[in-house]
Amino acid sequence: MNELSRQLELILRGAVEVIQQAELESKLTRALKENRPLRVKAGFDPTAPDLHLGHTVLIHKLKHFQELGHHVIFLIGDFTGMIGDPTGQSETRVALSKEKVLENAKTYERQIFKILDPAKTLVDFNSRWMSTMTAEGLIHLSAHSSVARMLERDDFHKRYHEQRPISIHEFMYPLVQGYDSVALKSDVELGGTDQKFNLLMGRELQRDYGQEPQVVLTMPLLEGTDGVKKMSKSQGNYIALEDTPNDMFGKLMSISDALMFRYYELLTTEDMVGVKAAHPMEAKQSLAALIVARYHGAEAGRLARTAFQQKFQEREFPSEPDIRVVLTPSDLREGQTISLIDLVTKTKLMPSKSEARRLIIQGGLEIDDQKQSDANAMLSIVAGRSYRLKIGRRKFALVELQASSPGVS
RNA sequence: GGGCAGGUACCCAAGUGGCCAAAGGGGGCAGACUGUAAAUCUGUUGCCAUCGGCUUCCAAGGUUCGAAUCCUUGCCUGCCCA
Repeated sequence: MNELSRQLELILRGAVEVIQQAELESKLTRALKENRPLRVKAGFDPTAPDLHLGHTVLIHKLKHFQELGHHVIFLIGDFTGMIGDPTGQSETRVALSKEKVLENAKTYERQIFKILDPAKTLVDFNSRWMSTMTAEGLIHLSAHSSVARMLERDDFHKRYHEQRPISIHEFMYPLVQGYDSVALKSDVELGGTDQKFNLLMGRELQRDYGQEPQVVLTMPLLEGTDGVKKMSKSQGNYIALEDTPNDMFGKLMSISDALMFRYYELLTTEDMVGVKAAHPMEAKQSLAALIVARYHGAEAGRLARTAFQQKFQEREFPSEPDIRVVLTPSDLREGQTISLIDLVTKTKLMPSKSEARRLIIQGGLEIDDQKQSDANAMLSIVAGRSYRLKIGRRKFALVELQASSPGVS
């Protein structure tokens, strides 16, 4: 197998679509011949420095290019961030301060460099060229597209026909993203399948600005933990790279079996035949341990697995509860008792007293393995003893009374 | 600039003077079940509370014994006409 096909194979692994494959091949051929690496760009939003597993699909693809010796540009769309990607529901975003953007960039770096090689990654910002563009320049840029063309875009089309608002400035998003490709002279741009329109805009603009158009490579969108919608922070169905090992493990364990296979496919290089042959729960634990290990280290992966088994499989009290609460005598009525509702509320694991009450009535509270279902009950608290609260399915708290002697100890 | 239709709880959406803390669905939470789940079934889902009380239906005023519901003004959204 020659170098070209070796590169193609890795690049196309897992990809949904390449536009155009022939162009990719000729770009690669030329890159090899002239020893001039391709410039590969992927854009990210500056407002969400919490990368999650969904983003890693793309970052891993960048990694592939990097391994093949190409130049990887991690573009932070701090300028476009003011617009807010109109993909899906959107709100106009407030422009972030320069300091904030740089801070977010630092966070990005900390996260992506768990995958990418820092020495070979260029992190750039589109405000670098956009913030100096004049109004005239912007008008010129917008003249390169038309309203009809914009309305071809699926979500604009839908919003238009559903009589939902579309602001003019939202049209700038694809234009600016496309112009980024011009500014960066990019050879390839990666994006999720939902980015296709924006990615293609880059090709059109490059052509208009006299450049060879970039190749567009779309990657699948990773479904979130609900298994249906794409993983995103706003949907709350995400697993963040910086989730604690236990959270990460727990979230991975709560996905459906079908989704587990999907994650294996897109997030690991495990052999799928072996995965399918394994016991589903074992396979799921292995997946969770694998991913936790990747972002937190091997040791953390093992510990998270043990903690999970303790907490859920054996339904034991975990070695480290979600929260420890120290009560003071003033929390207690007559210095000795506290209502169950107040006790649960003290842990802050329930948002309101009403919810705490409901939980207790529904049998969701255990204290020291004893189910407590009387919402009005009082509990006598003895100093020097700790109480283990199991609140709902998966929350644990350890409560004790503050040692009363202020003098000693 | 003119005309019309809308803005209800986390989301969608019913309600058009008292029986409305507000139907229904989604989502969430809890229980049962299980291989952790998912699916399913059951319950629950403004806040505080023992009865009961308190604050909600874009915002501000007004009418009324009483308003999510009627009126006025404003703000926001969509459509049509200019």
